[in-house]
Amino acid sequence: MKAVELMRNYDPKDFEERIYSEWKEKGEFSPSSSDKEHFSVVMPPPNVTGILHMGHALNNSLQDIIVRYQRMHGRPTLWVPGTDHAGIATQNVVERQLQKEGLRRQDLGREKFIERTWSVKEKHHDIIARQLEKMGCSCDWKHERFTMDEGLSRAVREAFVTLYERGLIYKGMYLVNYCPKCGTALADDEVEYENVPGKLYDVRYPYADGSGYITVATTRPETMFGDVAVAVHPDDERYKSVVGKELSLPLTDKKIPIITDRFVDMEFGTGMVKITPAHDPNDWECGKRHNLEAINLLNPDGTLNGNVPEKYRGMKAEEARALVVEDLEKGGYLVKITDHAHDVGHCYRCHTTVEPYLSEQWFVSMKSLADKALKAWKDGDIVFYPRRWENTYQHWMENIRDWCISRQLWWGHRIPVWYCQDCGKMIVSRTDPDECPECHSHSLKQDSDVLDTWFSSWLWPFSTLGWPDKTPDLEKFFPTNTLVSAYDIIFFWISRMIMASEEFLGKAPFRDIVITGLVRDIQGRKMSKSLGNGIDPIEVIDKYGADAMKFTLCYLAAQGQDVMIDMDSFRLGSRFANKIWNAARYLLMNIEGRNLVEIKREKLNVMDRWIYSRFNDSAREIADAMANYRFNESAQAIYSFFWNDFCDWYIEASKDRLFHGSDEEKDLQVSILMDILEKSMRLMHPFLSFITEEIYQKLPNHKGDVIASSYPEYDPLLDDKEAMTLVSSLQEASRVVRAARASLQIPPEKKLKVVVRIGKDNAASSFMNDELSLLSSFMNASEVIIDMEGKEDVKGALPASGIGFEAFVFVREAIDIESEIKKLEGEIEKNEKLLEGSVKKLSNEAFVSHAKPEAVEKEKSKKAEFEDKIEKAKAHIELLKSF
RNA sequence: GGAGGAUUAGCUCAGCGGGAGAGCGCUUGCCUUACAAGCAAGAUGUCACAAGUUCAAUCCUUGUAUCCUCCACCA
Repeated sequence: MKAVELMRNYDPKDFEERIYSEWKEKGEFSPSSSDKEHFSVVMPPPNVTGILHMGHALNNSLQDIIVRYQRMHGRPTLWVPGTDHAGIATQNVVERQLQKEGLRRQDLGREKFIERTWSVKEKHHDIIARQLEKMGCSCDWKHERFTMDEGLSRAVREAFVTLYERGLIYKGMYLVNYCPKCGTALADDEVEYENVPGKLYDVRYPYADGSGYITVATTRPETMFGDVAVAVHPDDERYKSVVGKELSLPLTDKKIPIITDRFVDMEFGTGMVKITPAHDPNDWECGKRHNLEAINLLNPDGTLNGNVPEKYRGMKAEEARALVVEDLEKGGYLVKITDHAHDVGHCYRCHTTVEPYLSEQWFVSMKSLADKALKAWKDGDIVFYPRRWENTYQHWMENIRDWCISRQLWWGHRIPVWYCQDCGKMIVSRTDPDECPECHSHSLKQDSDVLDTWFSSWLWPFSTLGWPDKTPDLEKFFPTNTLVSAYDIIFFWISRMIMASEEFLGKAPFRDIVITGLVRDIQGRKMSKSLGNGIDPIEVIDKYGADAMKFTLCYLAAQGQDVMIDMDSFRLGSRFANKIWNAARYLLMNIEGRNLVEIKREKLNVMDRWIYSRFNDSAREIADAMANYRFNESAQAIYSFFWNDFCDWYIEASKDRLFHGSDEEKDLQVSILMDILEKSMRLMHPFLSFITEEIYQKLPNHKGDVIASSYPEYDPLLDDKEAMTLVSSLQEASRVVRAARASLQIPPEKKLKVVVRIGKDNAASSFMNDELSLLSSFMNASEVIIDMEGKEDVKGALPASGIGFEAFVFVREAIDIESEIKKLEGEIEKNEKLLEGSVKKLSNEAFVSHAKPEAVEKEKSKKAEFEDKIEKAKAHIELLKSF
């Protein structure tokens, strides 16, 4: 064989891009036609708003590892990539763009606006796809989907209409969370609560008959125009007598009653609550119980409407509040203002304060869906990794609330509902109707709202495979096997996918749900755009390579723990990749003129058997870890096998036979090295995909591409306990001698005689006796004697003991003990004098109190240094005297 | 108010009933026929605190403390 030119240094830029396109061209990412059991994963679709962040990198790295691992097990494997249209988020991006041009979306009109959004989508999509490719994701691009694709849009309509037909979708006036900035309703879980300092205003409401007043507490005095009652707790003795009396609402001439309701907390404030059904969820519920009117005070843009006195109309809530408070004070109604921190809802997209807003919206009735999803979990159809997330899942499912799915946006799936302009008939249809079934009018108008983004994402595991059609893909790859996602979208997405799958296909969409941690910065903060603390995966790849990134993330991704990283963290993976590169380079350099021979078990020596056994062990560890999605354990197994066992011990041990053996021995040695290297590339490929492919291609014994090769399986026949024990004894002996040398700082060029006293009954004794030259090189010894009879003269040698043996290192040859001791004594003397001076200085009050603090500190550290040197020298002398 | 997580070496974190570990950093010595992005040796810890279970506890139970996350509520 000829040596392989791999002389250049490790630089992922030399091959990562090239290899990716080769894989892609060869169709390696498409499922094979093997008749083994299918394996499929759907990629959580990134939003087309932005570029991928570190969280995506983590997610997709883990998916890639799983997918490559399964593919190498011969299963027809499909990983479906795609993107999400991300309604609000994307619309916001485009609106911000327009804003810069001084335009509003209304200036463009719906059609033009959507056109423009599509082009933004295209642009971001291309960036995202490019990023996934750079990461090395082995997803099947032929199966790529977008949530607003034609096919997926059809799935959305099918889902909507089906649910409607099953009576699970309804429309009505409800109090919903409303973002005035985005101009749309939000689902409950799209609201983020934040504790903010605010004020609590105590306001007097006089009795209508002028017989005095009561006091209510409120954080939002400006909503008082929507008050329809004041409530007290029915058991509240203080107010029993006033229940039923009428109050006169300040600043208006409105009369409202005092009622009782159990939701009132007697302890809070005065125990009296004003009821404003249109602007508070509790009041809304209370209002329904008492049949009270809900008076909406807001326009869709968040300003006050015609239901408030004229002077406040058109004002924003905050402005109006200030003015109302002022007016209340003037009228003598304001009792006091106290500081009051409370949680205020904000839009999860634009962070504007969310208003409870009375409006007509579409809802999905969730109870029956949740029951099925809960049953799927109880039946064991889905399993969370780690298990603890099942509590969260269960809790959410058991406390499910109806899902507001309409959004007053333009970007998204139009609600498939039409209204006849002539007879008012509502038409819910899978296809666009062109005439009213009732009056045959052609004047139909589609509902102007779009659906919540998650209404398309919750269909993702099957809509991407062709549903509602019964496609071969759906047949083969549904249900999918594993879903990898972060915990922050368990409610938004994971739970709903399970509900949709159960509802529409009667099956869970996947069995294993792998919940990853969140990627945080080194201070533990969530990476975010606004903090500017994010790390761009592409920068990481440019600096360290995709392999380094994937391996590092995998190594750090312990069972759902958050991962804290900075740019430097990726050096871990980078150094490992470099190590692999150099090991391969070295081995390939030394195959010149050698032949690959058959590796017969009986020809293997103990070291060979050991490395095979260790390799086998690692394969088992990885299989165990992967079966439980313990990625960090797999990564560690690989790391320690390749670096610590293969490089540090086996390759080093092989040098003797490789450089000094017979031709036959050399051929065997090279063959074994190539065999282990080839197996290692396969073992490591899911975790370090590019470098293993690059090296694999250059191996004399490779077959095809490593991506399409088979994964090394654990083979109990290769287990070799004997070799493991023997080699660990040899390693132990080597370490003991190395440590002894190091403690005396004997330079490497001084080679010393070593006697290893080890009983005949110890199994390692004859093995070591057979491997004298190996031991010599590990111990850097001139001569190694294995003393089984205990007869060797070890006088004057430095003893170093290990488990089951003693080693004696003849250091006399390397050092002159007498003069060494003298030298050390001289050093002690010198340092003692220095120490004395130092101590004197430091005990001098004047010095300590007057000298610069730095000088005192410096003196103190000098003193410590002298003491340390003396101590060390003394110990050194003791050591020398001891032999 | 409910649920969950964290607390182990200077830093970031694995581990989890019988040996306290990794990477980085640090100290010392080495350019030893791949790798200084390396090799070899080394130091560093009442495994948060307290009680209990056990022959045995970093690991199990209970409680305490500190930090974090999620859910619900807050007039």
